Amino acid sequence: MNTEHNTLLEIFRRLGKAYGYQGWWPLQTRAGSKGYNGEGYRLSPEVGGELSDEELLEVGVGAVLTQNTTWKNARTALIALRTRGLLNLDSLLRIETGELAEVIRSCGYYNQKAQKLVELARMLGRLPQAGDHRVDMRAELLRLWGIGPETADSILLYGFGEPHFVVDAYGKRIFTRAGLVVEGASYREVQDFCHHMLPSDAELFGEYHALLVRHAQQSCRTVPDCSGCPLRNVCAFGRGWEGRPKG
DNA sequence: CGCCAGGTGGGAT
DNA sequence: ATCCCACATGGC
Repeated sequence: MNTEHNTLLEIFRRLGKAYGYQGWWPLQTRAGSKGYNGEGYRLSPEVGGELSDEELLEVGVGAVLTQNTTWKNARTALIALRTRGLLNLDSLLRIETGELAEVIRSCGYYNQKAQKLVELARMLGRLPQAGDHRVDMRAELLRLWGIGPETADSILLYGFGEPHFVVDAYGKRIFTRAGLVVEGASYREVQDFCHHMLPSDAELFGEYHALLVRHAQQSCRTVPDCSGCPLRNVCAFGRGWEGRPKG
């Protein structure tokens, strides 16, 4: 990593100061959790080591359900699955895909996502142990139909606790406006940049991604509201969009 | 009515 | 490689 004072760390500090601890990934099952998006949850090792197989599955299912959808809609579908006792490998592998689709209807793309959940469940079921690190888990995830780089990295980061920076539309938008990343940069380009500029720390990456989402929803929206933006002094957009660097 | 939301795969260029 | 599109509900 670049140990010099860097803007990426400065952005993390400012977002953290402005919004506070976000506490992803929210797990309904975690003791002390107030539920999805509650304040009580923290990733390991704070709350006790690796996630259980059940928790890992829940992270994976959540990551799929929230694809290009609000967490609110994904959460409704996740709760519907839990209520019906479907948040386990056996159930996901037994249920008819069409029936599964109906259960997760609220998160959109339900036909595709039902198939994606089955694919994920099959893969997890094939593993000797969920947390087996002998295999290249990222490659295994990317091999599945319906799991792309962001979903794979979300599962690796929030499920397995591995330091993979999760890049999404929000992160791209914020970093592009800040002038750190060129317009139209690929997933890999943005991720490589983050991996080079930040210490490789799963806790940091997890909280950073959550803060980016929060900031993008609150201030750095499609049409940005820069009033009171905590990044004003480090953002090219905030200093005047015309002055931003270009690729 | 329109646009957006914590993407991805498939097909065409 | 890169662009374009379908996939779909819920909120504003």
